[in-house]
Amino acid sequence: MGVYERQKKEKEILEAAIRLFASKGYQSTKMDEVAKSAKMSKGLIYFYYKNKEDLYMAVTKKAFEELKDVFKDTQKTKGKSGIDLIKMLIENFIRFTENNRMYQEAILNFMGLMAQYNDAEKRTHIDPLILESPNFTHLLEIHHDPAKIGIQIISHGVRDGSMRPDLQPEITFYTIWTMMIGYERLRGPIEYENKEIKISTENWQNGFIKLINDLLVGTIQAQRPKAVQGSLF
Amino acid sequence: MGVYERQKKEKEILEAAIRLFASKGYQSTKMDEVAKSAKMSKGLIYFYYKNKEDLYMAVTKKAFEELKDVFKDTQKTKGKSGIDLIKMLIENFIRFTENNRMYQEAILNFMGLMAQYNDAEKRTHIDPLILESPNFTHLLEIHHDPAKIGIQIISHGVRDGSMRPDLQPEITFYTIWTMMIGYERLRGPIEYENKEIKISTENWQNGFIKLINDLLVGTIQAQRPKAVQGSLF
Amino acid sequence: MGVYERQKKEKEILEAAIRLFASKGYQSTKMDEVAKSAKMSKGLIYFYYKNKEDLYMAVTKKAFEELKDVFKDTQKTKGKSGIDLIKMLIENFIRFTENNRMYQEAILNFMGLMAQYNDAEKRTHIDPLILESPNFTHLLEIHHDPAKIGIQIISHGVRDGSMRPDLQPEITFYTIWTMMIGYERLRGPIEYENKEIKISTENWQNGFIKLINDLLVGTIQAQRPKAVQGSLF
Amino acid sequence: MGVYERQKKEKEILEAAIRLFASKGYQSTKMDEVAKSAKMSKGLIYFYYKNKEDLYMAVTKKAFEELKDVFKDTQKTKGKSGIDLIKMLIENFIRFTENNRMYQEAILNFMGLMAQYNDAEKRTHIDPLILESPNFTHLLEIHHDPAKIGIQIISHGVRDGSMRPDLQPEITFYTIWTMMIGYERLRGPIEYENKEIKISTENWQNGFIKLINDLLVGTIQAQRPKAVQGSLF
DNA sequence: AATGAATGAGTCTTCATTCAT
DNA sequence: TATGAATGAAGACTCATTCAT
Repeated sequence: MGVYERQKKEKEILEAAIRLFASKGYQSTKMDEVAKSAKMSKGLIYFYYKNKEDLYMAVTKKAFEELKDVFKDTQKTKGKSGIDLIKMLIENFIRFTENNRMYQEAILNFMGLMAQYNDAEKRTHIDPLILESPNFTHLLEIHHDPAKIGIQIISHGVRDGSMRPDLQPEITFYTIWTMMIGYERLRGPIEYENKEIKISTENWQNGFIKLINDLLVGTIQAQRPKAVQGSLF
Repeated sequence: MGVYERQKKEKEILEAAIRLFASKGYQSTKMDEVAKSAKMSKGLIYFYYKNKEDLYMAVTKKAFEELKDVFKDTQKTKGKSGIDLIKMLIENFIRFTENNRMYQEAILNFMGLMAQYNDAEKRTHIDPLILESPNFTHLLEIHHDPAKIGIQIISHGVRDGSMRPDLQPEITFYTIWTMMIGYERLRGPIEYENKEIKISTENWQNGFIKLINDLLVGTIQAQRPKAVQGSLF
Repeated sequence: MGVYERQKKEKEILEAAIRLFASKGYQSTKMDEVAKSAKMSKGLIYFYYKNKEDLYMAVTKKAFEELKDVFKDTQKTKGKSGIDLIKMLIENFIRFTENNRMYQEAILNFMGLMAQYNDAEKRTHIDPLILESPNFTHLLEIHHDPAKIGIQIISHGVRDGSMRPDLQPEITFYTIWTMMIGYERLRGPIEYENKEIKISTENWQNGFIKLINDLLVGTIQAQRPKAVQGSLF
Repeated sequence: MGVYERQKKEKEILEAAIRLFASKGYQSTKMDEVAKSAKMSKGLIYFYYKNKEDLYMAVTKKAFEELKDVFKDTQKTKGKSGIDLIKMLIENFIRFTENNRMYQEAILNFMGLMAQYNDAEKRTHIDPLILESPNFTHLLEIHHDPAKIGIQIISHGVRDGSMRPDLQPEITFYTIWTMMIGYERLRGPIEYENKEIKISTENWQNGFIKLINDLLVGTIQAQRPKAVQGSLF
């Protein structure tokens, strides 16, 4: 059996896993179901993936790879200023999370894992199956790739004059990244019917992007008492 | 047994649960351990909480209540402009998540749940134990309270002139909220050692708050070619 | 539930395990069967014993305890010389193994385990579940008890003049111990029908004990050429 | 493929199996590992051996064959009296078990199997794969060969006057055989550090052989009260 | 002859939950 | 109220064996 067929099988498993994790969550999907959904025997799943955690890490890796593609594709767009690229990026990212709600879940989970991983004491509480997962190890290497591209886009925006010249690319991008990450999680609360203040999804998205635009491009400063202005900085 | 004693017991269970969920996560903490840590029998835990999910929802409720306190306490601070209150809020929130990493986890989880809950089709995939949990029902009612206060603070800032007059309070606060939520998750990736670009935690936090300040207060607009400026809006 | 009831349950499980291990062997008996045979749920088995290995070690411990009783009871017999006690011991031991073929299996297995345990390099190949078993740890402490009594009996026999005065108790007992251990294993080959030389079980046992008697009491030395005699010692 | 190549392959598998069974035990070695260690595919293992049990029986057969060689080689030694041959045999056997701890394990296991096999009722509990194994069938035919030679050596010893004239060769050899078998198992307990009475391995082996010598050659009888002497025989 | 991907029955173990006391 | 022994369904994972190529 050639490498090609093997990769195809692996991909089929991965797709089945994503399908199930997306609709029922990690805990609720059983390896039996993954096998059935991938039209294979359970044993074969374990032939390609060490265990359930490893399979989840493979899914997470795919999430980061596709995320990187979103960043890369945006960056490669011709004839756009930096600010426009960032706005495109945000729109593409929102579409990405809408199409693959599961991916966002996996990405958030991995980031939480990273926080534990960085803390020597908490690292010991991480499931050993995760730490031993080859896919987790690989993730450690690549999880920063999207951010690297994001930082480049900001730099580009500063250089081409479409963004404020005083922006520090790293901190600025991470701030934007913060917003992108938080955006998906806010869908639930924002769409919830029984609350007093309602915003249409459309207004919310447009307003959100507008504010990012303001942040990066700059606005006319508010008129306010000198005493208060800039009190912290 | 009086109401007081009952509430005390309930609180002891809750605190034990928080302690354990914080250090090992929901899945890894066993009801046995909660009982042991709360110095009670397992049976008693089930007297006070319907089941494990209900206990988790109680923890989540506590998280939202304490979060609301953070918002409320900030709002009540005397003699501060709106912008300063928001900056205080962010600092207080960061401290809150640092002290109770578990709470942030619970909040994120609940928000994810809400997204499913709002989608009629996906709602059926939510564990029935959650839907039946009295604490979950209560959460639906109160989860919006912190945001309500946040929106008030922004309104206040616009009114007192410490923020740009053109800000829409709801959308603006949700955008800030987005950042606060994302901020905690980014700790992991930002603190990770083996990546190329490193930022000190301190610089990152200061830069982050500075940008929020810029966003809300406004800045001098960047000089850039008319053709590009505002191309999307 | 009192300590007494708990111990009774534990005993019931142990007895069921012995019954099954005896008739089908360790590998072939399933925890499900043990539970069924002990008329309990599977979970309860795991409440009393850490895992299957631990249960097996508990059985082994019981084997050594009962073995010690055999030694002790023999030793306590009144009005017997050392040589007669040893012969009684052997007969009692043979009866013991006949009644509990499983026990001999467990004892042999434990002795094999000990050999691995003493070799630092091989110890790593022992199943961790065994090393962590509380019953295994206890076994390490008690497995030598029967031998200690055996050595006392030999000493006694030398002192009372019923055995050769030049016997070293330790080495002599271990040699006898060697024979007792080997005796059970030889049943199979000796009883096998299709071999040329046949000995009746009775003759074999009597002859075996007679030789041990000769060894311990002494016999008239064989007449043989000086050159050969004692060539090695 | 010629017969020669076929036998070579078979031998390679056998050697790999012995290597692995020796270091990890039967249960813990996987057919996958055997294949890898023998540098063949798993399928080929099954071409040469019906199943794992059959492979183990093949190993056991080899153990008995090599054991027979030990007996045969000893017997063929020129210019030695019977007693010296037996002492040589024991030393050679000890060396044999030291070099191939696995063989002793296999031999003990087979003997246990024989005991079950001889008991019509217990025979049904033997794994059918064993009963169907061609190697097991062959073992039934040959397992007695070493004992046959042992008996001849004793007969020889009696005849040449180096052993007591009243020894019955069969029973005597089986008794010696009993000791040889038990000797290996006692290593573990004897080498165990934490027990009170310690014997050096060297003293133990020498003492052990000395006693066998005494048994076979005879010694001056112990002085003891007539009443007690020979009370059982 | 030879390969190694594929199978799936089989098992240990876990743990939320219950309930007799 | 309070206990903790008892339950048993559920699920991850293993691995001897097969068979298409």
